[in-house]
This record gives sequence, structure tokens and C-alpha cells, in this order.
Amino acid sequence: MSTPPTFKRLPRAVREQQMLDAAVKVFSRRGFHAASMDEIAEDAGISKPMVYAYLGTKEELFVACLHREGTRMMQAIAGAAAPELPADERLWRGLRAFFGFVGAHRDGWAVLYRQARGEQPFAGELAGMRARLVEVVAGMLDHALRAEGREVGETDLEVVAYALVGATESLADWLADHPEADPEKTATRMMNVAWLGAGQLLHGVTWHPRVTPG
Amino acid sequence: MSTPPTFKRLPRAVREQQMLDAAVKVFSRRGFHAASMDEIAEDAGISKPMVYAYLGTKEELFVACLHREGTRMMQAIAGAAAPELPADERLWRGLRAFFGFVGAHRDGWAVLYRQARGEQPFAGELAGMRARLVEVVAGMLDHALRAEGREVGETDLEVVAYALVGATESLADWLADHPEADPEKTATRMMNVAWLGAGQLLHGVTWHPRVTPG
Amino acid sequence: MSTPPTFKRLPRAVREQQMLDAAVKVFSRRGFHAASMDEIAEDAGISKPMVYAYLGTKEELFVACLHREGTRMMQAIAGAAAPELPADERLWRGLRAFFGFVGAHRDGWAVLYRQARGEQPFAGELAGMRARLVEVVAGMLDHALRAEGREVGETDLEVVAYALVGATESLADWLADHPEADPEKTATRMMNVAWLGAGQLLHGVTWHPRVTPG
Amino acid sequence: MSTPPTFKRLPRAVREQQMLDAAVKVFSRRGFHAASMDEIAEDAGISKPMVYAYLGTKEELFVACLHREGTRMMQAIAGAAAPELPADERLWRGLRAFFGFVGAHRDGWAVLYRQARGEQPFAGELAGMRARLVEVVAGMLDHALRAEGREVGETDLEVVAYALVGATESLADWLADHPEADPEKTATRMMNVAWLGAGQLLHGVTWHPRVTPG
DNA sequence: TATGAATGAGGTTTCATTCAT
DNA sequence: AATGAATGAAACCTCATTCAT
Repeated sequence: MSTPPTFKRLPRAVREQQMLDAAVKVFSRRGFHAASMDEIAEDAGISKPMVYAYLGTKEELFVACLHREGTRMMQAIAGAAAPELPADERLWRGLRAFFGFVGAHRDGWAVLYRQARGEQPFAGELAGMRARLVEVVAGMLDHALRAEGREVGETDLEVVAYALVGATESLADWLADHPEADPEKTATRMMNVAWLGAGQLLHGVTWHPRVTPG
Repeated sequence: MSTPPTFKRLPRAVREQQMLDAAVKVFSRRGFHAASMDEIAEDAGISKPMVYAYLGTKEELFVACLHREGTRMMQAIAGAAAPELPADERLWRGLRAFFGFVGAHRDGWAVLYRQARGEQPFAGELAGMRARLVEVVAGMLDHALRAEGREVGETDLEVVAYALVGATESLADWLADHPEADPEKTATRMMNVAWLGAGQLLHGVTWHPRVTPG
Repeated sequence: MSTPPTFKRLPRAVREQQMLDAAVKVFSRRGFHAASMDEIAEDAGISKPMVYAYLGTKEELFVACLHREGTRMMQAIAGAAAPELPADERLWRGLRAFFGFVGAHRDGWAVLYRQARGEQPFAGELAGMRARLVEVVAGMLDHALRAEGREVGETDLEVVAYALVGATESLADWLADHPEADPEKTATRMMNVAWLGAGQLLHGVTWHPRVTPG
Repeated sequence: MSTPPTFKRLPRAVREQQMLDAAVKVFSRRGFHAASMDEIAEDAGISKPMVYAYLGTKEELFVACLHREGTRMMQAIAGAAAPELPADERLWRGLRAFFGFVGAHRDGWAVLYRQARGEQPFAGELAGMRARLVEVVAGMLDHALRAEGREVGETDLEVVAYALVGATESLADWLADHPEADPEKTATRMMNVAWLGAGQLLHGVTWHPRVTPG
């Protein structure tokens, strides 16, 4: 007797990756709500109860996707921005890595992230991801500021970081929607917006409204 | 004696507004999918068939909300930024009006953008709204640039505008989530990010990546 | 002051005909269930409550259509088959008139009739119509039979009549579905089937199964 | 002790038959539109989603009924009319089998034809069934005609076949409505109408209208 | 481990029909 | 006489989720 090719009884870790692959694909294509567990299971070549057994409910599955893709992104960025480099260089490398990743996974990360923004159940998860993004992308500002001996109010920093992350997310969307666009160039553009603004702020230049009636 | 309030047999225009009010409220609270036509109808104090008769399908109803709230927002901004003012003043007034509106209509904003961004069926509608925002908020940049005799590639301008609008949307989200925050202060912060960056760009300062291997 | 053209306040009889025209049109095009009172009212240029006031519920309205069109058909046939003519001539003239009528109202009578056959609520009405058809189309057989001094069981006659009417209805369907077909020719074909068969029966020729095992 | 009857977790094939049984029953009793998926599911002793999962939409379910009943009918007729028999004998056996089947499955018949005739969505399906009926019931005429060396125009044959099938359907309706009636006798009556007419035609006797004015 | 079978619950949508003006 | 406004009721359909094998 020869042993038949084995497609089943794979170890759990492998199965989970298959499921997540399918889930990311389907969630991206259809959106969170339009995606059905049926389609995901079928696409993963596995039965629905297995999906539930391994990865839990639909929401949990989506969070798992977010998690895996987010982690991959953070890893892609991690090695790029060494702490000993000057601030602008670190920011640039971080942005380049970020847009490079988004460009390479146009139908993965960006779409999932966009989906998550609209749905309340993922608010918590999203806050975490955003926090990590801020840590890498905008946290450098704080570092640089302190290096120059400046103090900025906490809220101020949070808000500016929020703005920068928002701009970055927005360009990531744009990139995901324009298959022919160049990630490197997009990163450069973002850098222009972020750094020239941030650079001014770092040097103590701030803008104030003129005193006007009304 | 004043006439007692009549709750029945109202003219169509009035009922439509009531329905839209309710729809905006419910869509904001629950999100597009979790919102049920039942709840919207009940909240509007009317039966479901009337909603369908006047505003059509659930998607159409959502689009109608988008339309009304978007129009209101644009009107709120329209009068604020007179074309004869200098660029920074116009931008500032536009931003102030925008954040003022968002602060005063947090529900509307949540419906307008946060919900719409995630769902494919509203991509077109949203593009239209964003285009109008760009026209008012970021189109000034183009005007100012040309006034200084500079040329910027179309894509460049689109992408920078996209980034600015993204940053603005992001702060609007932040504002909608922080009921105690001051719209005016938020507008000032955004102005700092946008203008100090934009100001540099206007004066021909641009950032380029240093030549590095890899 | 000149009197404006008057479109309203028409006498009841006129309005009813307008409604029936519209109803026949819509019922034919959409079928009984797919037709909506809204569409009928709109097509008649009148408001729904008027339809209910004049012609009652949807079922009653359909019956009214059936009635009017059926009556018209009977009138069209009535003068054609004079009782003093020989049986085959009477049958032929009746058939010719019938198919002529059906051909001239391809989207009226035949379609309504076809609709009615499938729906239980109209069984009674339909029985009446069929009875009238039998009276004109197949009742002649009885007359001729008696003239030849033959006796046929009641059930026998009913069944044969039923068969002939069924064949006729079937060809009416066929005619309604074939816009290019010639009613006169169709009548001739039906006559061949009906008369050559009926003719044999009239002369006492009947068919019997051979005695076979099983 | 015998194993107690199990009502749950039946294999798909079994459940599908149960569902079709229920559907045929309910469609017959209520008509296509008045029938509700709820009632069908309940009658099949299963939940609605299973019906949708196995048999699809309401229309598809109806078509499935049509198919099953139609196939059964054709099978019932198939073995009855051997090709080597003389034409009248074949026709007679075919009719006897047909009316026998209708008498034994009055529900099936009602679904098969009466319902389907009135509804446009099933026109195609019905045409197919009718075509098959014509093949068996009336196609013999063609065979017999050619055996006698006669030629008949295609349209002529189609129309005559249509008339015969119409007559047969009509008698089937009559049979379905008269529970006490004898299928065999009904078949004999139909045979009289069909064969004595067809017999004449086979021998070259045709009827023509006399030349009359108008 | 793995899955076919099964369902509770809920959502959108449509319509015939009637008030109240 | 005539109608815009209004609704109760019900239908179809889908989906996340779990049992029982």
C-alpha cells in the first residue's frame, strides 16, 4: 500500500495560517459585514466548525487578521528606523518602510484597517494599533523635541501625532486605491508634509491666529 | 391659546426632515449595518413604509443623510473663507468653520465620514464630498502657489491635499470622540501642522531623501 | 377668465373605463400578483383611493377586467353564429370570430384569461366564463346531436366540450404568443381538429380500447 | 425491538425529497404566490434555512418541483407506448398512462401545469415540459403521417399538436377537480376526440371553410 | 480531529388598504 | 369628489453559530 497524499490532519498552526490567509482575502474583498463565514471557510478549504474552534467568532477572527497583518507591518518597519539616526532620517525610513509595506499588501493591511475604522466593535483594537503606529512614526518627534530641550503639552503632542497618523493613513488609502502609484514617491510626499511642518515646530515656530473681531 | 402640536398628517417636507434627523442619529449611534430601519422609523415617530416611500432603500437613506449633512457642512464653511483674503487667513477660517461644525454636529460627522469610509457602496458619494472638501480646504494651496509663480505636478498636489484632508479628518474624529475638547483649539493645532508645512512648501523648500544605499 | 381645460371631475362611467383600461394593461404586462395597485392607479392618471372607491379590492378589480373583456369577446362572437345555420357553419363562424377577437387583443383577453386559470380566487369567475364559451362553441354539438336523434350521457358531453374548449384555449395562448400568426388560419386549424373529430362522433363512430391484458 | 424512527440529522438526499414533497403539497393547495416558505418548511418538518440551503430560492424550489413531477410523469408514460405498436394503440396507451398518472398524483399535476401556466418566470420551464409531452403524445401523429406518405407543414403540425395537448391538459384539469372520476374513462373520451379527429386527418380528409362573403 | 446538518433570529422590502383633509 | 399621508402585516432571504456524528 502506498501512502496517499495527505491534505488533512495538518498541525494546528498551519491550519490557522490558512484560515487567516483566507479571512484576510475575503474581508478585504467584501468588507467585514459582506464577508460570510461560509465563504471564508470554503476559501480556506476547511469546514466552518473548524474556524470557530480555532479562531472563534467572526469578530475575533477579524481581530486576529488585524493582529497578524499589523504585526507583520510593525516588523517590516522595526528594523528600518534605528534609534541612533537623526530624527528626520528615522522618520523617513519609517515612512518608507510603512508605505513599502502598504504598497506590497494593497489588498491586505490597508483595506482591513479601513474596514476597522468604521466599526465600533474594533475601536479598542484600533486604538492599540494606532498607538503602536504613533510610537514608531510620530514618537520620534517627542524624542527630538526633548533633545532640543523643549516642552510640549501632552494634549498638543497627542493631537499633532493624531494629525500626522491621519495624514499617513489617508495616503495609505490613496496608495491602496492606486495600483500604479509608487510607494517610494508617496513616502517622499508624506515626508514633505510631515517633516517640513514638524521641522518648523521643532524649531519653536508656531502659528497663532491673528486677533480678529468675530 | 396656541394651536396644539399636531403629530399626524404632516406635509412631506417636514416628515422627510424628521426621518433624516432620526436616521443620522441612529446611523451614528449604531453604525450603518447595525442600524435597523425599524429603529430609525420608530425614532422618527413614523412607520417603516413611510421611510421607504419617501427616502427609499436603506442605502439611499444613508446617502441622503450624507448629502444633507455634507451640504450643511459646506454651507457652514462657504461663508467663512472669502477669496480675497490672504491664503493663510483663508485656510484658518476654513478650518475654524470646519471644526466648529464638527464640534457642533458630532453625530453628523460620524455619519458623514467615519461610517462611509469603510463601506464600498458609498465610495462614490464619499469621493464627491472629499473632492468638495479639497476644493475648499486644500485648493487654496494651489491658488497661493500659482500666485507665487510656482508649478506643482497635478499628482503632487492631489497627494498633498489628500494628506491634509486626511489629517483634518483624523482630528475631526478625535474631536468627535472628545466631547470636552475645544473646536477652536483643535483648529489651531491643525493649522499649525498644515500651514507651517504648507508655508515651507510655498516658499520652495522641499525635502528630499539623502542618497543612501538600499 | 377662460375656462381651463378640464381633466378632472369626469363622470363616473368614464373614470371607470379609464381604470379598467389601465388595469387590463398592467395586469397583462405584469401578471396578477406582480401588478401593483400603485401602478394601475398611476397609469390611469388617478389616485388609489378612487380605484378602491369605484372598483373595490384588487381581486374585484381583476374580476371586473375579466368581465369587461369577456363580455366584449362574447359580443364579438354573438352575431357571428346564427342559430339557423348548419352546425359546422355555426362552429366555424364562432371559432373565426373567437380567434379574430383574440388576435386583435393579444395583450388583453388571452393574457387575462391565462392569468386567471392559475389562481384559485378566480375559479368561480372562470367557471362562468368557460360555461359561456361552452354554450357558444360546443353547445352546438348538443344541438346537432339531438337533431340527429342521438343521446349522449351528460358527463360525456361535458367532458368532450371541456376538451374542445381546452384545445381552443390552448390555441388562443399560442396565438397570443405568436404576433405574426394569422387568426383566420388558426381558426381553420382548430376547426379541422374539432369538426373532423366531432363530425365522426356525430355520425355515431366511436373509438373503444381493444381488449388487452394489463 | 425495532429501531425507533429518527427525525433528525437525515442525509441530504432524504431531506430534499421531504422538502419537495412538502413543496408540491403546499404549492398545490395554495398556489405559487399564496404559498409561503414558512409553511413549506414547517410542513417538511425542517427549518426554513435548510430549504434555502438545499433547494434555493422560492422560484428555484418551484422549478425543482416541476422537474421532479415532470420527470416522474414522463417515466410513467415512457414505458407505456412502445414504438413498434400501431399509431392508435400507442396514442391510447400514452393517454391512458398520462391520465392514470394525473389521477394518482392530482397534487403533482396541479403544481406542474396549472400553476406554472399563469406565471411568466416559468414559461421557459413549461415550454420544455410541453415540448416533451408533444414528443410523446402528439409526435406519433407525425410518424403515422409519414408512414402513409403524407406531408404536413411544420406549423400545421405544431398547431394541431398544440391543440391536442391543450385538450389533454384541459381534461387533466377536469380530472384533478373531480376526485371521483375514472382516469381510464377520461382517457377513453380524450382518445375519441383526438383519434377520430386525427384519424380523419390521417386519411387525408381536411375541412375547409366554404367560400362566403365577409 | 473534522464536518454535514441544522436553526434562531433578525433584517429589508413590498403591498393592499384606509384615514383625514 | 378626490387625494396625500399613513400603516399592519407578512414575505423572502441570509447569517453567525452550534450539535451530533
